[in-house]
Amino acid sequence: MVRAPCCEKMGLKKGPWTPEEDQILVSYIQANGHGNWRALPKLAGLLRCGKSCRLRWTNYLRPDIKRGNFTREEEDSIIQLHEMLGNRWSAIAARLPGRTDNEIKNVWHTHLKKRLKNYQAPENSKRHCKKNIDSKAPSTSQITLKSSHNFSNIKEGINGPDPNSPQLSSSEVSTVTADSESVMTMGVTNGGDQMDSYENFIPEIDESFWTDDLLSTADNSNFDMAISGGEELQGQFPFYDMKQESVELDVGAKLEDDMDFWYNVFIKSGDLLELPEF
DNA sequence: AATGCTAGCAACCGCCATGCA
DNA sequence: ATGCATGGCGGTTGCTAGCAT
Repeated sequence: MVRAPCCEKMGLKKGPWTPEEDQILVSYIQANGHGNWRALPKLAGLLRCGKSCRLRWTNYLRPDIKRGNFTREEEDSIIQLHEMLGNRWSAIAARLPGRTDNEIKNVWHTHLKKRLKNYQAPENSKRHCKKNIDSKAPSTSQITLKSSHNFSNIKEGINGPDPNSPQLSSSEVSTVTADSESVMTMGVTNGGDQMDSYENFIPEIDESFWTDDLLSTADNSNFDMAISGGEELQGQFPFYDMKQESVELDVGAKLEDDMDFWYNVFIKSGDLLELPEF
């Protein structure tokens, strides 16, 4: 197919729209509808290509567009929708009335991506995170950590119920460490507690945590929790639904026999929940 | 005050899907 | 079935304002 000449070669204008051009476009569409975009600029008396007119209208001049900063709720929705839909900006925009795909895309690239990347566990949690640099992990063929509401379940998930497990109070921190260097931390609330805001919940993950081995052996369905740390993982792991009221963690990784992988669980109070070797 | 840097955003580009003749 | 026109989408670019030095 022969590509139509670009606007410039046709002697058409490019670049920012002037208020006068906006006015002409709005007036024309209000009076006649947009119909055929390609024919529109000529009919309206604009020295623009149809594509440029369509973009200007859909992204800026449409009367139903909501201008102004995104609210926190909108940003949260974008994050969640992006986890569900990936970079399908138009699909995300369809779920956010008054917002355009272009706008959402811009917000994602300029604010939200950065925000996710920079999230850290709350200070009171981080205080109790440790790197167990000197420990040496036992080799194992599989580790599966499961928790529902309560980190004591993590221990139970591996070793069965432990009557000596401390009762967890308001929130806990888990640390998963690979290769003795990288660390992932996460804050959780007890079951049923609503998050104040999800800054308190986004895991902090060192980039080095995501070793190639770990990534290549992680079972997608078992890694719901591990997701939001690295933007490079977007789409590869589902984003944890941090807004759901009932916090249910599902953290796990299937590991090769020769992988060196170990973990500890720390409780907010500072007590170390010792996990026996396995 | 001048310069450089950066973030934010509007607009463009190129590709793809769809509908129609 | 094919070719073409058009619309739509996502990635990218480049301008501008604001801030730092």
